[in-house]
Amino acid sequence: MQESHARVYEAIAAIPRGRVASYGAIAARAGLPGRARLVGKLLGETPEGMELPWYRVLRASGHVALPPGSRGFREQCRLLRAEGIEVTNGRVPLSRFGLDADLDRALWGLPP
DNA sequence: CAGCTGACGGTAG
DNA sequence: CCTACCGCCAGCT
Repeated sequence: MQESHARVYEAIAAIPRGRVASYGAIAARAGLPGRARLVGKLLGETPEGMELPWYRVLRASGHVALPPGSRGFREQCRLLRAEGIEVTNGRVPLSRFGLDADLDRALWGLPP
């Protein structure tokens, strides 16, 4: 387990219930700007049982990243809806469920 | 050491 | 909305 990987997991674990964040935002929060792909890779290797809100991580567009129709895709939509997040056609309206600048700052102490 | 490979992101058409 | 490209770079082969 690499230090950078651990920070990615921490960033994901910090996403509040009922909200979502993009791969890029997680990477940035983990001190790895521009490494969104690394975040995706890690989640791909994440064991089923691991306690981590992996399903709260979406593409910057609000779309679920997994292949539409795949098992993981359906599971992610289910988990998101289970905590009140609206998912239509594999997409979540970030305008309402995404972490905005204010919440982002309050949660992670980022500069204004 | 030289490629390959992404649960990505942004732009252009 | 969709496809096509290109930039990205740690981690694997």
